[in-house]
Amino acid sequence: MAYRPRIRDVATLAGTSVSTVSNLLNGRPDRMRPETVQRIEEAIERLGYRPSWAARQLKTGFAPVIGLLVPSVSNPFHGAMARAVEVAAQARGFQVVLGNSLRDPARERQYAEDFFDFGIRGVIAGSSPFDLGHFSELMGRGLSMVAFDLVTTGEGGEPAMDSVSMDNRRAGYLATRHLIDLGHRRIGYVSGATPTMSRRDRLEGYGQALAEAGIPLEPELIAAGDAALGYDDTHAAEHGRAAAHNLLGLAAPPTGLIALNDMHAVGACAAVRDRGGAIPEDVSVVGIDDIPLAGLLYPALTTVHQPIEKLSEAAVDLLCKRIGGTDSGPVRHIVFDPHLVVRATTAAPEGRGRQRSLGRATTERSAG
Amino acid sequence: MAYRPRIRDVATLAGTSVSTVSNLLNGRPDRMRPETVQRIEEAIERLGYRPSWAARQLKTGFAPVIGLLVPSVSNPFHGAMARAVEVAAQARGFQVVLGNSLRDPARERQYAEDFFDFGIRGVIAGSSPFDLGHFSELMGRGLSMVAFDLVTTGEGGEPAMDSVSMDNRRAGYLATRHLIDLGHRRIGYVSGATPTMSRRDRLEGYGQALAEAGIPLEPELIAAGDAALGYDDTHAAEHGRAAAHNLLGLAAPPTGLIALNDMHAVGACAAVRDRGGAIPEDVSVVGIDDIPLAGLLYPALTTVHQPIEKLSEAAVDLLCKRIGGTDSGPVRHIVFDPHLVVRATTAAPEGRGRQRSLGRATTERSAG
DNA sequence: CTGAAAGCGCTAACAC
DNA sequence: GTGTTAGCGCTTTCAG
Repeated sequence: MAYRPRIRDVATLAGTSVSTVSNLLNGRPDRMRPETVQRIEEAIERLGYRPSWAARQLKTGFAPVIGLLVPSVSNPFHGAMARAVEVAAQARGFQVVLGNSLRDPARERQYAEDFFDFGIRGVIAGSSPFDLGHFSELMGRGLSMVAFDLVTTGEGGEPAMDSVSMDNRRAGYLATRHLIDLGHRRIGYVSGATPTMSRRDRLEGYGQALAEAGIPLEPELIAAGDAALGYDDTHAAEHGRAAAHNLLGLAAPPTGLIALNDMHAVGACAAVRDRGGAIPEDVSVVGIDDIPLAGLLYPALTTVHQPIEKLSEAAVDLLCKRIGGTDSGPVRHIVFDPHLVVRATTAAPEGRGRQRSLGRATTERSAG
Repeated sequence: MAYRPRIRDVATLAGTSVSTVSNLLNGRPDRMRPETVQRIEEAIERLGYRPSWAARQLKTGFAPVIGLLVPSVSNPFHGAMARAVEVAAQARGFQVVLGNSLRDPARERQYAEDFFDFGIRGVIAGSSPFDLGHFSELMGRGLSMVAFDLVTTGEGGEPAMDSVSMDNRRAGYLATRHLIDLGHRRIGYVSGATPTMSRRDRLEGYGQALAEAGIPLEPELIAAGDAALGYDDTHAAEHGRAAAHNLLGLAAPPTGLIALNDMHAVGACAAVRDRGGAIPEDVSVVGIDDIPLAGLLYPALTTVHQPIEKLSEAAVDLLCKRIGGTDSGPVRHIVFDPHLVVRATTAAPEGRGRQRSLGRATTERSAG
């Protein structure tokens, strides 16, 4: 039982040789008579023959597969990304295999190596930590990579890597600007603890919008999550919740919150409610990413849209060209424009009195 | 460039033969002198040698990889499941490769075949459509499978397959019972259009709870989503929203809604709000699954907890034993018990007057 | 147009 | 203890 027909069986049944079958399999039907093609196809059909990927790969040294590294598919944003990458890859005849890096460089490297051993020659690194040095060796050995959400500087031994990202600085700017336009002056930044470049850039955009409006940047309004939760994105919302609590517990709490991403925003909203506040009446919240769920939440989340399908498509396209050798030019950085999607979590701030009551509630709680 | 050292290079550098290196690689260091081990390890280290997976696989016919088929990782529940399966698999030395089936039997089959060609001998089919006949052939060829969320009957040519699932009937029962205990009498069922067994079972549990309470089952209170949206789970929440709208638009709308799963519940909640209703004041909603997000939503979702880590662990365990030949016994069906998690989307129903106003709003809208 | 044959890198007998 | 060797299933020159 469990007998797999091999190419030889097909050849025998079709009354021809292995190489002829192989030629047909590899898109060279012109090298044989139509009737031979016919016979071979029948034999394949009858036997239910399927070529062994391993054998083919061993021979050609190539697997039509790309690897995708994300922090964790359990984060809806990366789930959506994984799906988008799959669509783009399959359109080009590639499969995708996925690894959850948990933002751990050691895990990322391990995955990349496993992928490489598997015959995979291209991987997309999604939301990696800042430094990409752990990929240098593999890239030197012929692995093509494109970074998602991270523009490499090529400094300090870091490999220069193609990249595809949204303009994160602008995303942070748009989110913050929206709140400023609404009349907010005390705007908190709910940041994860993740050491990623997109985080830094989004934060910069926040700073820029503030500066433009003449609002001084107050470090106490920028809150990281609890590093003890880890950076693995399984707890993105928890991070957001913890960070928002820090902000909301301030003597002079912010009236508006920018979250590093939508999952953090979900957590931030939870924090506001933990303290008995209402959104957007007491506190406005804006996310970044526009995950599929954003519009279904209550209140529907105002956020900055990241064009995930376009980004994925571009990343896969770039990678396939590198793998195929079609593109051996200099490092490319593709940047997409984000846009704001106003929904229901933002509104003009209320009077200070209302705000203070929120801050007080906290005090009472910790005193009780 | 891009030169990969092979086992022969290691042997040469270590001044030994390939087979000795291979023996070490395959956990047989006892067959050689300690100093030989030492030299080989140094050589491997110096060369940065890593064995080719393809070659090994070709030789042994086996890949330490399991395949996982889910409708779509962009659904948070399946994202969480994918991660849980990965954890369980890696603990046993297996990698996992993932396929988004979109609940399409043709895609499922295609993936399973690709996996098989890849040397994968075990796959977990998550939330597959009802009939598993499309896997029969592959199973006949030696592919081990375990179904997640589906208990095979083995009838009508369907392959008898191991399975791991939550007691879905009980889940539906618990959800419904909760609403009944709260005083609800008109309870709608927000069902997807997905032709899965878990859907059928959950619905049965709903019917059972109703029957027990002496509440007649009214078919008009069971709403499927819009089949045009497809069953691919990318739109689970949209399905829920559409189905809930149908229910809420009834002349005598339900006061409580059971949703097929949490994503449907999210959509159902959105539908209630679309109509100006409040949760749980106007309508109570209970989900099933308890996705990580459930507790973070507003209001926090009352739902039935599905022990996803335990289920994944059990599925992987079963599969690995089958692959390893450790277990060749009869088909096994492992069933876990669900439990209700009461959060904030459920409450006692209000008077009929309040209810009717919701129904009326609809009428006004369609008239306007 | 078709076939024979040489490996791809590795494992596991089986000899020494 | 260690080395030799025959393939795993396929692709691809290179002869016929």
